[in-house]
Amino acid sequence: MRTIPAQTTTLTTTEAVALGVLAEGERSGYDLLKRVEASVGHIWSPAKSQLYAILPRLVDAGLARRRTVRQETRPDKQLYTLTPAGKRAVRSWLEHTEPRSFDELMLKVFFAKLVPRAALLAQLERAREEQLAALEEYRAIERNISGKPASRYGYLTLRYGLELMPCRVQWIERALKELSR
Amino acid sequence: MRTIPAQTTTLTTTEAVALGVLAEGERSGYDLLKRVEASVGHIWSPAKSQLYAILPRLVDAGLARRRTVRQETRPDKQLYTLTPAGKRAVRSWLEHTEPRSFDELMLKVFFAKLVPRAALLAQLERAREEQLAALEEYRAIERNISGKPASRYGYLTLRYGLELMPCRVQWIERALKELSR
DNA sequence: CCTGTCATGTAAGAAGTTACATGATTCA
DNA sequence: TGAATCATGTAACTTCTTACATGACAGG
Repeated sequence: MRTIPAQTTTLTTTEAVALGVLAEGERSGYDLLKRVEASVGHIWSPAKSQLYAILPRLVDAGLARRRTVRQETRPDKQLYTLTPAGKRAVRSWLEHTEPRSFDELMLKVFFAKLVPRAALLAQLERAREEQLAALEEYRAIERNISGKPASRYGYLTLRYGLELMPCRVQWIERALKELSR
Repeated sequence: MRTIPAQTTTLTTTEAVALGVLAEGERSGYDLLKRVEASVGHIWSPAKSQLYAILPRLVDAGLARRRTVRQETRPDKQLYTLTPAGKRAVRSWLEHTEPRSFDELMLKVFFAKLVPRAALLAQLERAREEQLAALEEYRAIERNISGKPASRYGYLTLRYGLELMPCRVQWIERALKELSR
């Protein structure tokens, strides 16, 4: 069983998302999941059982507080709120960990109102560089195989990369422009 | 420890990729990993330890055969080849399991030479429908929030979806056209 | 009457990551 | 002298998925 370190605050993506949603206000595990599915669900959606496993852990780590609401016809509700330490932890995740995928960057954008705008801009700029670097890499591969009787299917997947990277860069640049205003 | 069922053949993505690469010819775990990283590495790359864990499992399931090559200055080489059952297993994965993400679809494209072209076309067409459905969903969300003082950052992530889906659809349609010729 | 919503979780196991361990050879 | 390549793996741990378990109430 994982114990979240109190000071070091290395959050997993799922923990960060849970805290990010809790930053909006008090929620039960049930509501939290609904909310996640309706917002960042296409990017990140943990299994129900995992959310229920994570929430008590957040409490143990001092990142969230729990309050029980008695109910008669249903199981008691466990309502969770963010503590100041919890807020610091999400912020630190948003600002200081580099996203491991583009989807994770999207999560950071989604929860960006929790951090100074400059922090988001920095994340976006770094991501932009990464996409451009990948594009360069793909172009180098393309140059390498052009002429040779390369695999047709391999080329198709490569082409997706060659189209996806500019699409991402464009999106990032527009976001940067709008956010800088 | 997982045991791969012999007949049911439910492969994980990592197993499928390993078998897909082995279909190109005999390889050691070491070479396999290099090959994966140099080809589908941006889409899928298992940890070294995981590959080494999977390979004996494939042998146990009768999907691969192992041959040991003695070496003096280095650890002995374990060379793996695909068995007919292994080939059937990858094919079945390519044809009959629905991809859980777009990246997984890309893997199926990459290894598509192992199956009849019609199988790939079917996968691509299904994926096209899915991207269009997601696009419709995103547009509905957009209509819903337009006018309202929605979250700025939420809108940014939504917009990425609104741009990504057409990019994917375009790629799919071009691939379909080229492969139908 | 049956499906869906509300509301919580447990149990079992698979899948995956990170770090550790070894050790010769080659090339800059 | 130090890093990279070749070549295998184990150990410890975390994460995640799937299935199970319960049970009232509302709406078509």
